[in-house]
Amino acid sequence: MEFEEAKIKFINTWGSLGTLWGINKAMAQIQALLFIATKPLSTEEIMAELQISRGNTSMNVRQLIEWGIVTKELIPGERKEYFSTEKDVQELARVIAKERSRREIQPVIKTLKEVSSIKDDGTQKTKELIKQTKALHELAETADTMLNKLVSQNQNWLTKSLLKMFK
Amino acid sequence: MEFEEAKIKFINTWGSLGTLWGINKAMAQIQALLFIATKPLSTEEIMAELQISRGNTSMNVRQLIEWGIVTKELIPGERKEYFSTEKDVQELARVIAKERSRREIQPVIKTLKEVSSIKDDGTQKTKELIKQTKALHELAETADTMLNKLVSQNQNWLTKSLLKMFK
DNA sequence: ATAAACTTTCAATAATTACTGAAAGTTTAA
DNA sequence: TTAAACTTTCAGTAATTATTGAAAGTTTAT
Repeated sequence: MEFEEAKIKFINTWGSLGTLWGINKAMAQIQALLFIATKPLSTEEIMAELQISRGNTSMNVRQLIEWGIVTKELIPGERKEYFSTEKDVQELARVIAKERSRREIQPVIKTLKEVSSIKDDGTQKTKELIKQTKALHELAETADTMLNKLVSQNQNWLTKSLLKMFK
Repeated sequence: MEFEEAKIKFINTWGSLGTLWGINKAMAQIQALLFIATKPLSTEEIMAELQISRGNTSMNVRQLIEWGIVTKELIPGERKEYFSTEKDVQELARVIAKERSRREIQPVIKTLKEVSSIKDDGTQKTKELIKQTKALHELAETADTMLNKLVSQNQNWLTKSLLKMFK
């Protein structure tokens, strides 16, 4: 496998992975493209590389900027906007984990809390609903907290010592 | 909020959460329904509660069984099949994490490994591709290993002591 | 002020994914 | 062995989600 094939494979894999954690293919592919680019890319370049329309490119780049993983780069003397992505994987993981927690996990936790707090009317079915949603609520909170703490701790020693702990 | 409203809210929230981790709404809703049920449910009961067709119910229940989180319950004297889900959240989390790793994370890790192993032809762009995919590969492997180890350790003390550690 | 260079928006359309329902298949009881 | 009770399959259709492309909007240079 040489460069072009590897590049395409990487962009496609990353793209389809995107779909299953709730961001769309184009968005994930743009991020992948920028991630392996050696310099910031313009809208034109992104369009050409990924064979997607101007509108699609514009909307998805904007979303990536909202997520905080892509930034506009203003090149002196150039009219066009150029874009680049966070290149450090640890930082990337941190930002993604935080965004996903905020957008998806927190709302679910909120609902679980509400549902598990309904008045116990003494019936079997109400007891079960409360018990099970309470358990899920606790699990979700624990998982979310751990995920965030883990990725926040950028230090390599931590990851390594934890891994060792679990082996 | 009383029982019916809470129940509907829980099922819907769980259902829409499903979509964004790669299983469809009906599948997630069936699991949610079984999760708070006080007894195993038949296909008829699931259809009625969720207002979905027989075909849809059949296919999604089968998928849940494949995932290993729903089991057929044969009730003596009954012709119908009844279904119930894993009720322990820790065990549920363990099974889901394992399945997701197997279905989604492992294939990505494999691709990242392949891509990061291409021959270095000395060009800038090849060097960048190798460097970045290598970094992602390491991150993905670490994350996957940790996730699995974490959820495998069912013991509560571990979760608690880890949480304490990070606070 | 104008126009060229560029970006954003959004209605229309395409692509994907989920769902239905009826027919085919299977199991069980008599 | 038959038929009732039940489950599965899958072609057709519906619902959802992503993408296009052209018009509208914005910025900059002169």
